[in-house]
Amino acid sequence: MFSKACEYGIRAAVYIALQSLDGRRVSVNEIAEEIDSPIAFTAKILQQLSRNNIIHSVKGPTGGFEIAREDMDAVKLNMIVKAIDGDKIYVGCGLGLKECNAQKPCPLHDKFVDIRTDLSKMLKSTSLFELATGLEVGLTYLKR
Amino acid sequence: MFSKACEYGIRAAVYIALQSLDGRRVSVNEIAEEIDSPIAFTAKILQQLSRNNIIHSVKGPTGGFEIAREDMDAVKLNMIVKAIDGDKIYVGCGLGLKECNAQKPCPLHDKFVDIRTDLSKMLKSTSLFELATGLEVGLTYLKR
DNA sequence: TAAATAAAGGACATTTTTGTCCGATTAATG
DNA sequence: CATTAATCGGACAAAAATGTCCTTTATTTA
Ligand code: FES
Ligand code: FES
Repeated sequence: MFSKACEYGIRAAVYIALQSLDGRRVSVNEIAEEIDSPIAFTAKILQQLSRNNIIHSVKGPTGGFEIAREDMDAVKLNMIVKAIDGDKIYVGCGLGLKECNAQKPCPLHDKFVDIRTDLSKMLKSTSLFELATGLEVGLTYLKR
Repeated sequence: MFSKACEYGIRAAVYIALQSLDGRRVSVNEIAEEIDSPIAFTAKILQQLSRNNIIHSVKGPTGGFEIAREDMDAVKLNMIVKAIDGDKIYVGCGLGLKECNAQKPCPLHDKFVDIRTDLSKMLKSTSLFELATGLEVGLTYLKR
């Protein structure tokens, strides 16, 4: 569904949001540890998110990553997915034709579009804050 | 969503079904031409489908691939997807945890499972025959 | 101002996916 | 029985995704 990079990106963003709720800035090392991801690869992904203004980074001692409280509401999953995986899951054809096109649809088009629309709506309506709170209460997990 | 191999596999299977409705057996070369896919790679995928009894192959002159009329109804997309991509789309966690587990769910679990269930239902209920008929009538396309 | 800390970024390495090539096998036909 | 047409199967090649390492840059603090 999502690339590994995107999965790490979402997990990382949720963890940063959770810690930012406590006013804590976190380092790549801590993030990678807490979401069980490869450190250097995770660093690359965080750079992408930072460049896309999804998370905020601070260099130097006491630096790290954080997300402002308002941004946790404003940042929806679709923004993270788009920043990392691009829009292929939104415009791609389920059977691999150049692009999805209702004028010349593939045999699976109608059924595929239904699913994709649901997915898209879900991603557009799910905020980082929402995901972080489940974690905070101990209902959900970022690693096992 | 699906791998390239799986996309080619579905397109190929639908094309074979369409031609089998006319009693025509088709070669790898014809299939690759008609679905716009790499020939040798497509051959590999057809072997997989053949080994999984999803399509039938005949060697030698006048040979090729075909699907019996009854099988077009019996073969659902989920069988093709499972034969090529395995069951990762059915049991995988949306955020990349080892496996999806409602006991220790990731933050996206509930919402992800909804989508995945819809996708799974759709694949389980869509037959090759159904997809081939849309093509036959000229409503849908396997290449552009 | 020097040392230490943390992200940024580029080059490189590994693994997986996608794709190619070619000889072996099977079967139809003259 | 020889030829030919087709899939089968293994080895290989290329490309993309994933992952690592190391140097540079910015910033804090002693
Ligand atoms: S054309 Fe294939 S999904 Fe729309
Ligand atoms: S645990 Fe992540 S989707 Fe179920």
